[in-house]
Amino acid sequence: MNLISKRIRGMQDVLPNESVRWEMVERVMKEEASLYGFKYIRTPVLEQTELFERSAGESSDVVNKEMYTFTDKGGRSVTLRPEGTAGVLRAVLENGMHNDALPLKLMYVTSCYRYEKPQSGRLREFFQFGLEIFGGNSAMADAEIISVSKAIFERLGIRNISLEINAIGCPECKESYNQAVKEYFKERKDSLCSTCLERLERNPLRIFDCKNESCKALHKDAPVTLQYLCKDCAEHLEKLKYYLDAAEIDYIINPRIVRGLDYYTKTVFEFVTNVDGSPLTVCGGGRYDELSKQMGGPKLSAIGMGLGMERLLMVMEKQGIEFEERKPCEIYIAPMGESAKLMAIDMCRKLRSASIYCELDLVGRNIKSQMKYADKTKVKYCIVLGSQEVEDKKAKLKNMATGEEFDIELGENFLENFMKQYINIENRMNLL
RNA sequence: GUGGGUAUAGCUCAGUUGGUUAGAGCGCCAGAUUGUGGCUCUGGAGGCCGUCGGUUCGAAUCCGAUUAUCCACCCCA
Repeated sequence: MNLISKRIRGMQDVLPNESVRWEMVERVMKEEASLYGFKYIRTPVLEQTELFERSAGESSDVVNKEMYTFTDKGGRSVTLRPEGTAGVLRAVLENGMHNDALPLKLMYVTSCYRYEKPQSGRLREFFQFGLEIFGGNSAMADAEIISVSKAIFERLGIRNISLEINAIGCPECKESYNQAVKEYFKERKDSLCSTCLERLERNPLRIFDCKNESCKALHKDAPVTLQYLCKDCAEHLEKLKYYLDAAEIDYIINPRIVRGLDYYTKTVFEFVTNVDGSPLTVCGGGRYDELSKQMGGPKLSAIGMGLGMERLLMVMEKQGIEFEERKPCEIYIAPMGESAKLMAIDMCRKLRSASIYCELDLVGRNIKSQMKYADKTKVKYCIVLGSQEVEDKKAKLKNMATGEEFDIELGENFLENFMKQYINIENRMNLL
């Protein structure tokens, strides 16, 4: 087909076949987070560009080259959100929610946009699920965020997932650590690859992500954040470990976790699984106690997590996790002739008022084709309505799986009679 | 941003050293029983062979460019 317009690069259609999975995963996430008191928040896709420049950090790749930024008709620079946190925090501050009862627990599922070259598990429009706790500066909040995340993965049936945590310190210890790392690699810069040489100036911590052998060899003896933590930050980490133990959550300390966004402080964590033999981060998060002030707000401690829905669904699929099928149509009514159509409309209306999922023929096909359609769409029961049925006010309810037929009344009390009968029939079918 | 693969029907793919009207299976619509699905048989719809240009008497096929897509790197979710 030569359509005048096609899907935009990096954008994806989620078709009904697959949307069942999305609905299921989102439902589980929202239900589970609700058990911890998280409330759903929605914020706009578009924000002023400054919001992300300030929050994500000007050195980050996200801000540097991946943002969908353009000038609107009023001449303002606006950006499609590249991640969820900044907009949520902006909304919290702008609406004065930090003056409500704290801690404030929020959740969201939103589309995010990054102008990158698409590949497997990475699109230009992707959906992020996120949780944030504002106004909880104790490590209890860190432990809680990690607990919900873990509970969600468990409920979704994801296997082989491990928690890695690290502490990157407050701005002071972060800075001294950064210096130490820079020094360390500077002394050994002959062994660094070209990309790492660039990182050395821009963001030395990123060198730890390099997979180049000669760079990797240097990682082992490099300074570790934990040695540079101030008393407060070190204590925070100890507390977190202590609370995680209480929550019976296993973890490993991975001093090499560096998250992509600049705003993190103290705790950072990732949930890592395995796909086709290589590790894959499905969820990441951390504390960002300074971000509120950076954005011109009050001091407001915060911790959050975020995960990419597409990536999560991909992992679930690779792990062979089974999803429930979409609920089938309970009853399909196949009318023949004008009076039968009128009756079918009325019957469907009544059944739906009783929350029964039913459909009727909309294209005027003959009975045979209608039955074919019912079969293909996996309908549970069929009712054929012809002039005889309309006249007698009686019809047959046919079970499509077994072929068994049941007499039903169509008169004045159709719905009441039907409901009673239907429950019996369904019970009988379930016993088979 | 760098490197590699691919592009033919809704889907999965054939298509010979360039040769006339473009193929299969599945799917879709319909008929074979004028009131009953699954099986079978028959028919039909559906293609500017990704796009533009070049070579040639002639291009789905060869060459170039471009776009899209997939994969890896970078980065990240």
